[in-house]
Amino acid sequence: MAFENQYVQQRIEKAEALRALGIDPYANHSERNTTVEKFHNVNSDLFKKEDQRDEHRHYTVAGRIKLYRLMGKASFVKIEDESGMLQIYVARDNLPENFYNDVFKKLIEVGDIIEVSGYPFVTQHGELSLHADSLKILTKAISPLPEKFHGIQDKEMRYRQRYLDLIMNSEVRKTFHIRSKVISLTRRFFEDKGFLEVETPMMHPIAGGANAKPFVTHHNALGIDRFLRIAPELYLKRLIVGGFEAVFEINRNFRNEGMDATHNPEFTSIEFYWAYKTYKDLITITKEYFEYLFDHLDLPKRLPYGELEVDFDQFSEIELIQSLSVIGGVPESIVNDKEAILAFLKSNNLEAKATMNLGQLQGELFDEFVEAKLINPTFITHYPVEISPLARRNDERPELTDRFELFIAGREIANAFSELNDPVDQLQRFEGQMAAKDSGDDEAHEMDEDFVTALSYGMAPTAGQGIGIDRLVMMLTNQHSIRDVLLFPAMKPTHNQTNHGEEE
RNA sequence: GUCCCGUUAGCUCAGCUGGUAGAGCAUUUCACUUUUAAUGAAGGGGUCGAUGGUUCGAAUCCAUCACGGGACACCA
Repeated sequence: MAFENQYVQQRIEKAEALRALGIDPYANHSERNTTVEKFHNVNSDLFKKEDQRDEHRHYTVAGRIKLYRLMGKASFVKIEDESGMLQIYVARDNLPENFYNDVFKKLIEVGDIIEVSGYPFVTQHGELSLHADSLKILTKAISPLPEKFHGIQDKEMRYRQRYLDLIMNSEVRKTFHIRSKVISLTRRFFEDKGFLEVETPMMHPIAGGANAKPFVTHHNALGIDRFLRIAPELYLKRLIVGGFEAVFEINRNFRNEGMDATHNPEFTSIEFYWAYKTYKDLITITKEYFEYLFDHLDLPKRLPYGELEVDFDQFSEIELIQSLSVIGGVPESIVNDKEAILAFLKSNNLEAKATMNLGQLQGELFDEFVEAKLINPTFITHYPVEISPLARRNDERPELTDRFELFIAGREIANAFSELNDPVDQLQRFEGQMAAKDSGDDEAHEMDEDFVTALSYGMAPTAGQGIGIDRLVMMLTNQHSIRDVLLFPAMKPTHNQTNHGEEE
């Protein structure tokens, strides 16, 4: 790290000049007594008064200088704090002797964080502003901000230096406020329903609960490898065995796979498990959850998503097999006929392996012909058992499972089902996965004998659900890349960053 | 993984079929006491992502690499 850039050098010299004048360019406290938002709210009455100023009111605000307009013996600057932007009028004759010429004009600039005291007034152009009678630098910024009008356009810089993105782009701040609220509301919703928030291990001896490649780390004291968790599912079910009847966990999962607009190596989900309930109860609570989010987020029920509009008042529900013909336009006569589906896929120039079973082929039809058409929130229910290894079979139709996925704007948002709690069946399914692993499927589920042992003591009939928080926030904020809802998305190291990983 | 696009001043971007670097903002100096991306004048600032190659000459053409973006395939 070096500060050899000419602009940085100039600013360092200004910080030194401030010190030479007895001014600390990095003050250790502030006298701020109001925020910009409160200032605007409290003083909005001035617009209605004849004399649009009140010298008897006095406020101290603080923030970063975003704009700076100097006009001889007076200036306008705009400062911004987290709550908003405020214009400050700074006139030479209202400040201490020489301060305006020697300090304000020469040593304070855009990017610096300042504190200003004064009274409120409305300018000739009708902008409520602060008339400064004292001004103090709180923090000298030695790197210049990006260009004031276009801001920061370079996505790479926005992600690598998110703080600059946040400084320059209030829409980005808004997105992350919504994300924070979503997580907070999610927690409160489930707590209010009587769920217990729990924390289960992030470092697993066996990476289970999903089919995905894990990150591996090493525990020196024990001399063993540990896996960053790919899902909390198996631990949360152990807690149901233990007698907790409603648990949830909001936390990160880690998957050692590709990165793109909808995948980050670490992502946030909520998983919740509810004893003595079925997937039908989960559909009900999911609808309530969305109602709750929209009520508390102050968002309209009809939200744009790119070219689309999603109506969160229009939840619907349809069985997967039915959706193939009703929504996907696949001939109803073929949806339960393996050979006919194969022929249909081929006639649509889609790849289909003859080794695929009926359930997999139905899943293929769904992915190709239905998924993208599910714009308003849609529960797709009764997935074939072949593509639902952890879900309970339907009592009447054992080829199907008591499962649903929720789709919004053509994307999967949640996956839920009545849980498999037959320990013998679970053991057999794990053994099936081991066979798949032996024949080359490196994402097949690991055997977890301890989990089977847990089930053997009896897990009450339970329904469980996972919701991808990142994707949910994408929907709610009309963002189309997961990087835009993650404060610090995963990025490759740049050349000048030392990578302590193993050499290729 | 594959394909396409991008990388030029602190930032946002021009730079044509190769002739040796441009603008706006920012910065420096000057003027200006109600501006709204303030305005007017003058100046400084660049290993043109990296490394090779072609050429008398490369920001420009070619190759390789790095990083980023987008699309496709798999996973949430």
